[in-house]
Amino acid sequence: MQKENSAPTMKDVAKEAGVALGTVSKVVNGLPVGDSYRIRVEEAIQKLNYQVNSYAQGLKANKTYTIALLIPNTVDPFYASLTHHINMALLKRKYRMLLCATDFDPKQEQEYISMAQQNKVDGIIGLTYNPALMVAENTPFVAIDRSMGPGIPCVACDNFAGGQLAAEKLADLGCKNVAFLRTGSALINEPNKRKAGFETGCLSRGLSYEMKILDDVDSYEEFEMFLSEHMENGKLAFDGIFCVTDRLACLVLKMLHKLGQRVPEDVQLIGFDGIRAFGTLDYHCSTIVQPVPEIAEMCVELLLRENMLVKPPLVCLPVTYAYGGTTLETQ
Amino acid sequence: MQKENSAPTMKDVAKEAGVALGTVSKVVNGLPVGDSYRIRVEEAIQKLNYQVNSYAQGLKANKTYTIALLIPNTVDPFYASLTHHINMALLKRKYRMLLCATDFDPKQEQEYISMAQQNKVDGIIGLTYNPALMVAENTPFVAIDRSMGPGIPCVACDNFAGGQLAAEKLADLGCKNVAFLRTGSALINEPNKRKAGFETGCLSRGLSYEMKILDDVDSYEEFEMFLSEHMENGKLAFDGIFCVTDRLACLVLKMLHKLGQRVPEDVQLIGFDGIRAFGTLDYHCSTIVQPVPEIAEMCVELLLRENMLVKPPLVCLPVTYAYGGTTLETQ
DNA sequence: TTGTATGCGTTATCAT
DNA sequence: ATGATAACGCATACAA
Repeated sequence: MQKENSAPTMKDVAKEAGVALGTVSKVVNGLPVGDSYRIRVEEAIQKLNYQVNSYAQGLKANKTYTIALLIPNTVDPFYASLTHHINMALLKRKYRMLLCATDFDPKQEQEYISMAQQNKVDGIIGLTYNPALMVAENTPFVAIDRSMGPGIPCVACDNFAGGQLAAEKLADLGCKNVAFLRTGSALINEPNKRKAGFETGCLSRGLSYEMKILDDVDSYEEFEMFLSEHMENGKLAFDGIFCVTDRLACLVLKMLHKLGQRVPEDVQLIGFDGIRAFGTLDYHCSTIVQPVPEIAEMCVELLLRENMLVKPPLVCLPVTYAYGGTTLETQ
Repeated sequence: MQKENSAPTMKDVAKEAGVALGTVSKVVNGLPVGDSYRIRVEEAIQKLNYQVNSYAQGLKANKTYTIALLIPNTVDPFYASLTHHINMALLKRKYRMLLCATDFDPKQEQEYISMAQQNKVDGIIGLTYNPALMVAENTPFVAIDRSMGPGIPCVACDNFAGGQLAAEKLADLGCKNVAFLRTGSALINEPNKRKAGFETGCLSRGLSYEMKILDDVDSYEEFEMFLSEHMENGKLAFDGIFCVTDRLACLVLKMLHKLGQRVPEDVQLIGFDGIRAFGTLDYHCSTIVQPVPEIAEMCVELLLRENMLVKPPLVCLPVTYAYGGTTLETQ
C-alpha cells in the first residue's frame, strides 16, 4: 500500500509483487533472479511506475554519478560550448551534471564548491578565476585554463602554439608590422600564453610588433586610443592585428571601421577561440579555433579515470586556424 | 575516528566534540543548543571540515533543492541565455540545477526525465520538442514555449504580440510589401504564433504580405529560391522581411547581399529573439527581443510556488523591439 | 535461488 | 537542554 502523494519504493514493489525486498533490488540491478519472480517484479514496477531513488543509492554506494561544472556563465559562447560538450561527454558515460554558474564571483565560486561537496558529487570540473579557491583534497577536480595546484590536472588548448600560429598566419598573409591586443584576467593562466606564443612567432618570422595589454578592465576605449595614436595620414601603422579573443576582435573590427580602415585589405585581424554566430553559423572573424569537444572529453576522461597512475598536471590540445573574413583568403 | 578516504559524518563530529549525534544535527540546522555545546560542535566541524550530506538530507526530507532543466543544448544563444538566467533564478532561492541537454532527441528527452525523477528532483523545467513526452503526475513541471497538457503551466514570450509588433514596425518604417520567413518545428507551439501575429499586424496596417514556411528542414536553399523568384530587374519585390528567428535573419541577410540588395536601404529585416553577439555585444539584426530573465524568473516561480491555488496554463511575457542595423533608424 | 537483517548519514521523536 | 533511537530507500552480506 503505497503512501499517498509519494513515489513508490522498493518496498511497495515487493509487496505488490509478493516477493521480498532483496529480490526487487536484484531485479532492478540486473542480478540473477528466478524467471517467474523477475516477471512478477517487472510487472509490479510497470504498474506502480517505480523509479529507483538515486539519493538512497548514492547514500549506500557513496557514489552519485553526478559531477559539478563550475563556470562563470553559459552566455559567453565559449563557456556555452564548453558546457554543452562537457554535458554530452558526461551523458555518454551515464553521468549527470550539476551546473554551477559563478558569474565570476569568487565568493559564489567558493559557495558552489561547498554546495557541490555537500551534494556529494563524484568530482568537479572548474573554470574559475578565484586564485584562493579552496577545494577539499578528497574531491576529484579538473581545472580548465588555469593550474590550480599539485594534484589538480589542468586542461587547455595549446595557447602558446595558438599565439604562434596567429603570428605565422599574419606573416604568411603578407603582414610586416603587427599588434597584439589583450584584455582579461591578470591571473596567471593558460590563455596568457597567447602573448608569449605570438611574440615568439613574430620574432621567428621577423615581424615587428607592438603590444597593448589591459588587465581586467571593462573599458575598451584605451584600445581605441591606442589605434588612433598609430594612425598617420589616414593610415594605420599596423597591417595585422591579433586579438586575444574573438570577442575583442569584433570590437576592434568596429573601431577599425570607425577609423576608416578596410578589413582585411588595409589591416588583417585574427581572433582567438573560434566562436561561430549562433553556435553553428559563420565565424565572426578569422580565428584560432579551440578544440572544445576535445577539451570537454579530456576533462571528463581525466576526472573519471580513477586508476590513472599519475594525473598529468597540464594537458594542451591542438588549435587550428580558421578563415573568417577578416584576413586575406589563402588558396 | 573518521574512516580513511571518506568524508566525515555527523557521527565523526559528535565523537570529536564529545556530544551526541542529535546535538550536532541541531547545531547544523540552527536549532537552539547550549552555547558551550555549540562552540564545541562548531570547532569540531571546522577541524574535520565537515559538510552535511545533502543526499542523506534529501532521503529524509524527500526534498532535494534540485531541479532539472531539459533543454536541447546550451550552444544556441537563446537556450544558453535561458539556461543562465534559470540557473541564476534558482541560485537565488538556494536551489541547484541539473542540466539535461537533449540535443533535440526525443528518446534522450524521455531518458532524461526518468533520470531526473530517479534523482528525485523537486521539479523539472523543460523546453522540449517531444510531443509524446511522458512526465509522472507527481513531478512538478513547467514547460517553456509549448503547452504540454493540463496541469502543466507553459511560459513563453508573447509571440503573437511580437509578430504583430514586427509588422507594425515595418509599416512605421515605410514598408509596403513584406514577407514572413519561417522554419522550425512543425509542432504546435507558442513560437508558431509569430506568424498569426504578423498577419494580424499586416492586415491592420494594410501591408501586403507573403509567407514562406518550411517545416523542420535544415536546408535554407528554398528561402534563397523564394527570394530569387521575387526579384525583377535586380530589385526585390519586398521592402521588408520578418524572419522567425534572428538566426534565420542572419542567413537571409547574407542571401540578400548575394542578390545585390542593400539592407536596410532596399529591404528592411527584422528577426526574433534578441540575440546579441557574444551574449552581450550588439544585436545581430533588428529584432523582437524576448524577455529571457523574466521568462526564467517566471518558470522558477511557477515551479517552486507550491501553494498556488491554480497554476496558470499559459503565461505570456511582453516583448520589445530593438534596433540592430537592419532597419532604418527611428528618431 | 530467495528472504532477512543491517547500515549508509540525516532528522525527528522521544525519554532523560 | 541533551542524548538515545527509529526511520527515510536502498544494497548487500548472510541465513534459510
